[in-house]
Amino acid sequence: MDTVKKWRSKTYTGEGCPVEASLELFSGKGKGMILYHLLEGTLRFNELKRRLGSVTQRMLTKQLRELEASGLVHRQVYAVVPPKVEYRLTDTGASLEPILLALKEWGEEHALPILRQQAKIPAES
Amino acid sequence: MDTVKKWRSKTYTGEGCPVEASLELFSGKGKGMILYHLLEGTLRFNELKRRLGSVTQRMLTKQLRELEASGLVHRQVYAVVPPKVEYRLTDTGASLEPILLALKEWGEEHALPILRQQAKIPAES
DNA sequence: CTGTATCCTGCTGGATACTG
DNA sequence: CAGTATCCAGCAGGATACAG
Repeated sequence: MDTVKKWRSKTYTGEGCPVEASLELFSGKGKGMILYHLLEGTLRFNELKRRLGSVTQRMLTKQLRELEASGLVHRQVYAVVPPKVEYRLTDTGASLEPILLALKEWGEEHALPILRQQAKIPAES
Repeated sequence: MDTVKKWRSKTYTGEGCPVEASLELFSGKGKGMILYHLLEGTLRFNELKRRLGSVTQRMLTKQLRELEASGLVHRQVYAVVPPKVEYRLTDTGASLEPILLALKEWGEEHALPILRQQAKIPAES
């Protein structure tokens, strides 16, 4: 693959667009953050919840279920009391690492300043 | 790869998360595709519309305005008849190239197959 | 600890018609 | 050609309460 100077003119219009397809899989409140934090390794439900902070329980469950259905995250349930459930990236999920790291760096350098300028997020606590 | 084994424990929770911030800027119907197609160079409104195909005029205008407000896209208006408006990436927008290309490749390899399996998109036109 | 079940609201985005 | 203006439906996602 030589840098994709000329991508296949295979008409990436509409629903078949791979860029949109990728974005669709991360779209949903907190999915990006979830995947990013799971890069660190296996995490239990509440560990994840604590790291995300602002996400509600309902949403976290929902996003995790979607990520599981997409095959990006694996859910491991232990039959113990109190309940213990661990989440980790699948191989497919782990293949997102370079993208997630790139998004983080670009976010720090560009996205956060832009959003702050647009007053969409507080000026940093 | 020791890149980010331990990221700054600077609590990327909630709204200050750079990954989420980046994703927020692309979220919105077709934004990913728009940016991707503009990598090719300057495009007029209708050229862009033709490439995207499935996006309505209203949405395209809306997304372009948002991208412009974020400083990722530049809008050049020519005072002629019939009207002529060109769109191109700003430097900040162009800095997304590696991410967009990565999203495209990951999308072809993983996202599209996943979405097809979930029957969210037709089995290829 | 790890979830479901409801209820409810706002925003996203589609369809359509009109304009400089 | 390149928009703007309306109207409207659907669903994402918050708040809250309950459960194994």
